[in-house]
Amino acid sequence: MTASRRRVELLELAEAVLEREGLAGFGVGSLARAAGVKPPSLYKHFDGLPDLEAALISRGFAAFARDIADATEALPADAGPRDRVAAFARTYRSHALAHPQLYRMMTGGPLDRDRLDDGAEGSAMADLLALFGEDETDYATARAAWAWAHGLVVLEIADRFPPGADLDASWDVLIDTMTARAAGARS
Amino acid sequence: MTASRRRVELLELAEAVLEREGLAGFGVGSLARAAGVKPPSLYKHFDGLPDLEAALISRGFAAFARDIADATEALPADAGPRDRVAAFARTYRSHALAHPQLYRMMTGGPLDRDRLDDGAEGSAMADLLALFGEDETDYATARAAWAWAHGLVVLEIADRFPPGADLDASWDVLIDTMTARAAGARS
DNA sequence: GTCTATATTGTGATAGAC
DNA sequence: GTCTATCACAATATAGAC
Repeated sequence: MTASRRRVELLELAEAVLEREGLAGFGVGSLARAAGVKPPSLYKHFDGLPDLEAALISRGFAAFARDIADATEALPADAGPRDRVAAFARTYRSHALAHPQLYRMMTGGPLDRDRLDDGAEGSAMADLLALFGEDETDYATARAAWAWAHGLVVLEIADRFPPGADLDASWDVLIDTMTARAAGARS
Repeated sequence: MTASRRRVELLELAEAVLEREGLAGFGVGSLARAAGVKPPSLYKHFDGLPDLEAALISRGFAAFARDIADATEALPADAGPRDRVAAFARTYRSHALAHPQLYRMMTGGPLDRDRLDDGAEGSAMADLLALFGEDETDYATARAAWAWAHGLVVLEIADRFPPGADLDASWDVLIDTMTARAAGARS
């Protein structure tokens, strides 16, 4: 499917609809309603719901990677492991919570990697690998760190923590703990 | 709703249906189909879908707590922090992966705590608190550890790790790392 | 405890005219 | 690029008979 101007326009609208209606309420019908158009019209711009979702997920990866890269570049040149881990963790959390329904769409099921833009998944994970080492053996650490951030984020989005839980404090546990695991950890 | 014999029978069937059809495909209709009964009949035994789900979640908490408690009790009396953390982590993972759809139902959205059996949520978390300390200030660590295990489990259930990822190695990172955080950690 | 009948609402998708 | 018309389903739930 070509990335026509109209398609991009609809994708931007779709992001807003997704966050407003929630992942369960999102679909061809809700997007058509928001666009002031009948559902069949959308099939001229998307191959169907899976194509629409893949396009949103690809855009989501790009936006995520941009946010993380910006936060990394904003660090002072002499930033230590703790600052770098903290910057990653805080940016991960705030970006995910700013787009919770898209985040759920991106992480709630298997990736349809054939439909995604090339490099979309990889670019979002690049800074994580830079933090914990690019060696084959360090991947397990990077994936463990990712899963930790994901667990905290997804439980917060689902409102599954006990009422009154101090989530900032739990994120500090992650930051403190993973600092010692960061590549070239010293401070 | 009373816990009649028929209701318990239907709940046992519902667990099997849930795992077979998946969370998205589970509902009054699929349970009725499996029971060889028409959907309206089920409304004599359940107040509706939310009541049915709450009953499944309550049972899920009880089964989870039983598994964790069994693993804890099976430890030798002189078990150190690492053994205790490892036992918790491995039991958490294997129990969740044995009932992946029920696990998603239990953790994917806010708990309807009014509908749950008393103490259901608390009993499942008791051993986690015992591991990291019962002090108010230790709760953040216990919740962080829970979120970490949850993140690893939920990404594995969703088949969201890159193909070929060594998940055992990532769980070892969790165990190694959280051992130092366990209450009275020494080894 | 189960049934029929019904209400209400929803979904994704296609053919073909304009 | 949008439309009407239509298909083929699916869902939760209630009333009232048996």
